[in-house]
Amino acid sequence: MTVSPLPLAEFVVRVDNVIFSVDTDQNRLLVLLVQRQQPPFIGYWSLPGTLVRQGESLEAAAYRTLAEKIRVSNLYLEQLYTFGESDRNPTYGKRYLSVSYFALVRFADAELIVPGELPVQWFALSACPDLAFDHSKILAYGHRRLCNKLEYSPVAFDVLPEYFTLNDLYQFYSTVLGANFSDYSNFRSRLLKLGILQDTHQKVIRGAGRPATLYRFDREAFAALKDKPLVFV
Amino acid sequence: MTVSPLPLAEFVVRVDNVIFSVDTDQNRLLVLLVQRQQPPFIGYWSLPGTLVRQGESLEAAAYRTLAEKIRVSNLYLEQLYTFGESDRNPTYGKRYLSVSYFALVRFADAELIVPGELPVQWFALSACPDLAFDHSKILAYGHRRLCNKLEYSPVAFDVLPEYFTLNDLYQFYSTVLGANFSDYSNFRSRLLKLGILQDTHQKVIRGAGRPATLYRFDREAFAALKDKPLVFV
DNA sequence: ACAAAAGTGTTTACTTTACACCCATGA
DNA sequence: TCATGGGTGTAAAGTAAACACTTTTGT
Repeated sequence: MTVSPLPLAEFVVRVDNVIFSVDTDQNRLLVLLVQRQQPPFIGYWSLPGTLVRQGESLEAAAYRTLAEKIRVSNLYLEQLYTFGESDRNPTYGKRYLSVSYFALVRFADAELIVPGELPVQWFALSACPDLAFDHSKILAYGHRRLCNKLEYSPVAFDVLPEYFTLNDLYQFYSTVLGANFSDYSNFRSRLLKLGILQDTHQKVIRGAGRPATLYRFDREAFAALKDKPLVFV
Repeated sequence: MTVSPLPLAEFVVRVDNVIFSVDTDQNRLLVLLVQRQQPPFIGYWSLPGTLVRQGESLEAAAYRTLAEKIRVSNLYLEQLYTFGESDRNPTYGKRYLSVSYFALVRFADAELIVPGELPVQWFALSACPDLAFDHSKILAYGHRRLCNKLEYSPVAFDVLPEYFTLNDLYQFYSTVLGANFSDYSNFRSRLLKLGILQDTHQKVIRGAGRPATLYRFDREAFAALKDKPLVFV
């Protein structure tokens, strides 16, 4: 850690969250956006973000931003990427660094906190406007990560209800990855063969048709397979 | 970007590089370390890093650190992860944020710049000491990334000479992933079937044995397959 | 002629894909 | 009894792993 002879940059660090959710009823992948009330980019939609406070870890700042916008019981959160602009911000006279986080929340119990002044809203990813700053780039990056994660990691179970049918799981995957990502019956057999789903022997009836079996994610069985690469798609 | 009522943290941002190289002659995966001359952790080895200067992008800082330690003609560089301590550093009175970068350089032409005071050295990953700060954690993270990258992305070609034999490529993979990562003949057929290697029809003789064909990476052919997932192992 | 390294081919087991078909329920 | 969604099975194609074998060079 040599002391540099040239002046160091002083930074204010932002955390910006790409918060996804899946509305399986309407088959839509959603992203949470807030509308800016101040310049620059006034009126534009942007990712929910915040400035990191004294004594606050990056992850804590990410959780705080999330908690300011929605109440959720279950979620998956991980760091995405750090974007650094090289020129100083005129307002603060300092440089901004944006550490982005990627979150996936359960739609059914994601209750939006809509304060008077700051519009917060789910957007279908397919109908998403141009965002402020470089947030469209961050969003695209987050979407790629989400698709990849689904293939080899059990994030879906962090966000599905505790008990779910194989069709619920399939709908979830279809909505994120697009239809034709896989044949339903092959998806079934693949997932069941992994041995990470517990059959509860309970059935659920939803309208017409044969009752579906309820499964739950078996965390112990999954932990035992931690080193083996899993393929969900 | 709401102005927060609570005091914001002021940051000094470091860039720390996990710089890997592969010595295919000795079958060793190497990482570049520097020995600390100041407290804390005086005498400990650490990842080469630097503080980000005014007007300097994160990536530029990563390249600068690299260029201060080694001269290379070819390399692969990407951002790894951002580690943020939540408590302020006593020396600077500010918080540190460490944005880590992951680099892979060609060993043959990585010429170490050894200044008088600051020892810089390649370490075999298998014989790597405990590092200063949380750098062992960062290194482990970088190693995992390297192994994953090799499986689905053509980083090896950024770091192999322009013309190489299939055995060179195999040695490279073996050294990083460990022997028994794959049978040589199966590796050959898999790589050739991808269609991203150009046969130059030139042969090279290295000691005894049948001359080997020289190949080169076919960037156009690879670009055409960009959307299809490739498997190198 | 033999060792060494490059390169080819083959056998076997497994996965993936596409699709046909049966099952259990409500209307 | 038929529509609807749940669930099983299977044939064909493709991939992976192990390994035997051939080819071309230096010594």
